[in-house]
Amino acid sequence: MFSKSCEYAIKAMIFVAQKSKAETRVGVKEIAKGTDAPEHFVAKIMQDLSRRKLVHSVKGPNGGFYTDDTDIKSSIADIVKAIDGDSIYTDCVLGLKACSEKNPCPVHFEYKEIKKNLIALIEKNTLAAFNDKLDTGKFFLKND
Amino acid sequence: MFSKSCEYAIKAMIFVAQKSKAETRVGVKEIAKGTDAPEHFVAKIMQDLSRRKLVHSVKGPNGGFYTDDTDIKSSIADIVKAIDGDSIYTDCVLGLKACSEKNPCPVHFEYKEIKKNLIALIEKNTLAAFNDKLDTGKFFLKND
DNA sequence: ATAATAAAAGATAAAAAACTCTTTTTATTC
DNA sequence: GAATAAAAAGAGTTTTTTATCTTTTATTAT
Repeated sequence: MFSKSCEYAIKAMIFVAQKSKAETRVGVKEIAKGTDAPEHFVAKIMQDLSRRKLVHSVKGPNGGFYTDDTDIKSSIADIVKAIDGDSIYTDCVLGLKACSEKNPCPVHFEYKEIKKNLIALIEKNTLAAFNDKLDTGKFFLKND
Repeated sequence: MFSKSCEYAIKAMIFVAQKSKAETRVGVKEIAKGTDAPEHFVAKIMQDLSRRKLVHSVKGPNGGFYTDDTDIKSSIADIVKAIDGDSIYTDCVLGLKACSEKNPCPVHFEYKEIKKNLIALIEKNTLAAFNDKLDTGKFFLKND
């Protein structure tokens, strides 16, 4: 579904958003630990997300990543688009470049419905929404 | 969604099933052309599908691949499982190994519904079903 | 039998994705 | 303003996926 980088990105963003409620900045090391992801790899991904303005960062002592009020309005879809591009929106399940309404692959119309739901799911789930959700303590970001 | 190999496999199987209606055997070269896929790579994949008994093959002159009455009963799901394994059934969207009903990731329950539809889609679509569908001439397997 | 044909198998190569390590830059705090 | 901390940047490395090429084996037709 998503690339590994994208999975890490989503988890990292949720994690940072969660921590940012307390006005704290989160370092790469903490993000990596909190989301069970390889540290240096996550660092790269955070750089990317930062460059694309999905998250804020400050260097130096007490520095780290944080989300502001605008940042937490971004959805999983925004993160996915930033990391994996919009292939989830555009690509045919069978990988056919020419697949379209007029030139459909055999599963085109049936997959269309599923895709619609999938897109709805990633678009409606914002980081802000997750903050509320995670506060219940009923959801997890770690592997164990 | 699916690996490239799996996409090629699905297209190839549909293609072969289609040709097999006329009792003809299809060579790798023809499959590759008919599905816009790299010849030698498709050859490997067909070997795999053949070893896993999803398709029949005969060597030598007039040889090639074909599907019998049992073969065309297999669904996309069977092909996917043969090539990509059952990760589509088991994996968490965020890649969390421990994600489950009791230990859900933040999107677990919402994704569950989509996954259900996705699985239904690939399980109900058998090669036989595609044969009928493709006969209408309204669906395509090529890139152009 | 022999030649021809086509899949099976094996080995290699190229490209992409995932991951790691090192150096540089920037900000902070003392 | 020196020391320190942490992200940014750059340069690898490893692994996996995708793809190609060559040789072998099995089958058919002549």
